[in-house]
Amino acid sequence: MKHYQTQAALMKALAHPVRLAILDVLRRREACVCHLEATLGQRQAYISQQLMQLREAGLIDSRKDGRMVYYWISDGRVYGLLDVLCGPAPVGGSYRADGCPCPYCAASIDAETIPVFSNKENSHAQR
Amino acid sequence: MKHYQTQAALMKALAHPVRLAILDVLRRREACVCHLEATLGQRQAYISQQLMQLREAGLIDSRKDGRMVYYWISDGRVYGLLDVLCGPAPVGGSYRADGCPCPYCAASIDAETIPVFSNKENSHAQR
DNA sequence: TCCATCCATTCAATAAGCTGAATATATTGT
DNA sequence: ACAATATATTCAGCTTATTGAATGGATGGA
Repeated sequence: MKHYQTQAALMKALAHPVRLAILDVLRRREACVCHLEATLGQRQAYISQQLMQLREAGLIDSRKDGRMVYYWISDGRVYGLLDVLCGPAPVGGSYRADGCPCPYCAASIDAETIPVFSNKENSHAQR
Repeated sequence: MKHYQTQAALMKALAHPVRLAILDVLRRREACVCHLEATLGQRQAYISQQLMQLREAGLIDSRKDGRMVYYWISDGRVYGLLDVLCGPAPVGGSYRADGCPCPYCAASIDAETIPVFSNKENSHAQR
């Protein structure tokens, strides 16, 4: 019999509405905590708690830029799973969040045309 | 903000190694409890407990035939999720289990060439 | 340096999930 | 009717997850 332990751990990390909501945001582009806070309407500490769990599960990674910390999906399986769960991710659009001070939202930058901030390969080609 | 409650419930049902193992068996064809018991090497009562949870989550359905109860996957999303989690399901093969008294295993019937027992549409086209 | 902002961490109370054990139900054959 | 077989259910003890609250740490601007 195979091991389903690792797969179950992946499912467990996704088995939470707020964590799913976070990943559904992150599959469009990387985002800072304040952006998730504004988008999801949840307290900052709570968002951070869920981000920690996602990080411990190896689903996301982060980088620090000034005061902001940007998170993105680092496990390619998440994209496929979200496609089944939520349908395909919308492409394009401004994707702004009111009250979020991050450069993405301040400039209302389109998700596709970002030369400065897009440095991680989000091309769904990871494993 | 969308509801991720139903999707999270689906993930929660999958967030268990034995339940994943059960579904990985069922995605090949329907199976009785004794077949799962023999295949997974788990106690019967334990298998039944997990089957109950999968049924309550709406992922599987069952039919009774004599003393046996056959289970199959009734939520089409499960196939897509298992494809991402475990890779594509193997096709063909005898798929017998030692010690299982069900007709499938007694006759060592191939998963594809079953005229008598295959009555449910397992064509992944639901939902 | 001081303050405001953005994020992370710890703690505690409650809720939920896990699983072994025991037992119940239903069906078939003798 | 009785026994054997296949499956379902309930219960209890234990572990784990959830979430609000409070607080800590780091960064940048004045």
